[in-house]
Amino acid sequence: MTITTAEENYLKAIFKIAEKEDKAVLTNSIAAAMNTAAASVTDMLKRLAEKHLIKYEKYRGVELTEEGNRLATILIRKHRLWEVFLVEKLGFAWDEVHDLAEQLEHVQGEALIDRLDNFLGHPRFDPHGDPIPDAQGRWTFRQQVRVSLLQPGEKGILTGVDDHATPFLQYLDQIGVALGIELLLLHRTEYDQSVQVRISGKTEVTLSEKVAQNLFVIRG
Amino acid sequence: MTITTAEENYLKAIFKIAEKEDKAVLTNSIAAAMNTAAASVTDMLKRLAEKHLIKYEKYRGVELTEEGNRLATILIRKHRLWEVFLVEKLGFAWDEVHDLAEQLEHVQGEALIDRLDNFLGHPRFDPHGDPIPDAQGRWTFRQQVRVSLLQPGEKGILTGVDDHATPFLQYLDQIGVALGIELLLLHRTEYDQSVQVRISGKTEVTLSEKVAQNLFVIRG
DNA sequence: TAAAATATTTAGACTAACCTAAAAATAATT
DNA sequence: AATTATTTTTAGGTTAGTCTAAATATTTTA
Ligand SMILES: [Mn+2]
Ligand SMILES: [Mn+2]
Ligand SMILES: [Mn+2]
Ligand SMILES: [Mn+2]
Repeated sequence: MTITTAEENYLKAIFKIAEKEDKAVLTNSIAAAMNTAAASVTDMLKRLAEKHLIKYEKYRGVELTEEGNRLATILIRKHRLWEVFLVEKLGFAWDEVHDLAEQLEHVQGEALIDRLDNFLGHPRFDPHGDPIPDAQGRWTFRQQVRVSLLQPGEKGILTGVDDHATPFLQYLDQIGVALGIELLLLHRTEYDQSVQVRISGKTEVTLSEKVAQNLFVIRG
Repeated sequence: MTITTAEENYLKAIFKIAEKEDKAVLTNSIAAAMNTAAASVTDMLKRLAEKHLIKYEKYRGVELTEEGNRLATILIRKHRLWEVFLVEKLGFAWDEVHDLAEQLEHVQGEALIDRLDNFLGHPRFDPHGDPIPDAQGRWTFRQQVRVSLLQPGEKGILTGVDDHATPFLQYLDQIGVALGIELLLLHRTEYDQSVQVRISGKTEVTLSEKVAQNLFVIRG
């Protein structure tokens, strides 16, 4: 029972949607995430159910089975490990690696990913701060919070970004915001919920509410 | 004008067949190399001709165009660079890397392969001794000869293998034959053309004619 | 709770990449 | 040169993965 690239991508999409909202995953959410027609999704859901990778009830949405979950987790592990490789070893910027990792994640070979993991020193987070499940599929959790929820006077270390799109990441580069920096929230403007922050005790910048909502920090 | 994985594989097969025999490449040779029905090859040849990647004359065989040659060369470059990565960085054995490289060679992204090349230090040969074309598609040639052609008393440095199959490579490992070793031809048995060789001034082994034909050395 | 709006599935079609069997072209042999 | 053998192409079919348009089911709203 071999699994195709398209099937893998659907499993990953379902996993990620289920991660956010905890109801059953609906056809249209998948279609939106995959940029395909809803009819194509229905087709694929039938195939995945056939292979026992999802539990599918017509009109009611889907859920990953144990095996579907396992495969999706492996795929995410591969994607994120390749992203680490591209940034740490090949010197790509964090906004350049996603599309390459989308391809690399589908390369088959168990030994490959474990050796890569070893070569990289078993990283637990990818270049965007997302956790990398280990070889047994176990996740590392962190208690992070959006910058938009910090109170004036509170500090945090930047540990992740919610939006992975190139323009956002390049904007962050431009204003000196990168993973690992310390953010001190100086002031919030009531009118538009924008915030003034100090970066690593040095420069000060103003972040719109939208930006602040897309940055994760660990408090303190 | 996008190119598919299947198309890339056909271009590479055509390139490699043309490399050996210098007549036009015939449908059946491609079918044999690709393990497909001749009818499937004909289908693909039409598509490749449509895209101006080959010159195709019905019943007469095919030839790569300038562009087809360029793409095949890039594909071989990618395959061999990935093989170097797998062996040098991830610690795979030389008999384990081909199938992985078959997948990795199809990952799209110009920057990727040039960065990988740089990361690896611009290697000119892959783990099997095959030349890696540079970013401009230029090849490094070496004056190598099969061990089966050495005269008794002649020495050579092992620079390549003609057969890349796992059992052959593992056999070489077992008898202590690896790229870079010095081979001194001690004696040839007329009856079966097998040869007695000394490896790097130390051990002596007997190689069958078949094995000797699959080993390339640079004389001296 | 019936009508309207929305979400989902079905029906029917398309393309790439394969296949087998039959037809046609080319090459080899008498 | 005619027959036979081999090679190649054509004809017709399959599967995965996509699409649009139409039908149907579910949810929302009046
Ligand atoms: Mn990514
Ligand atoms: Mn990432
Ligand atoms: Mn290879
Ligand atoms: Mn090789």
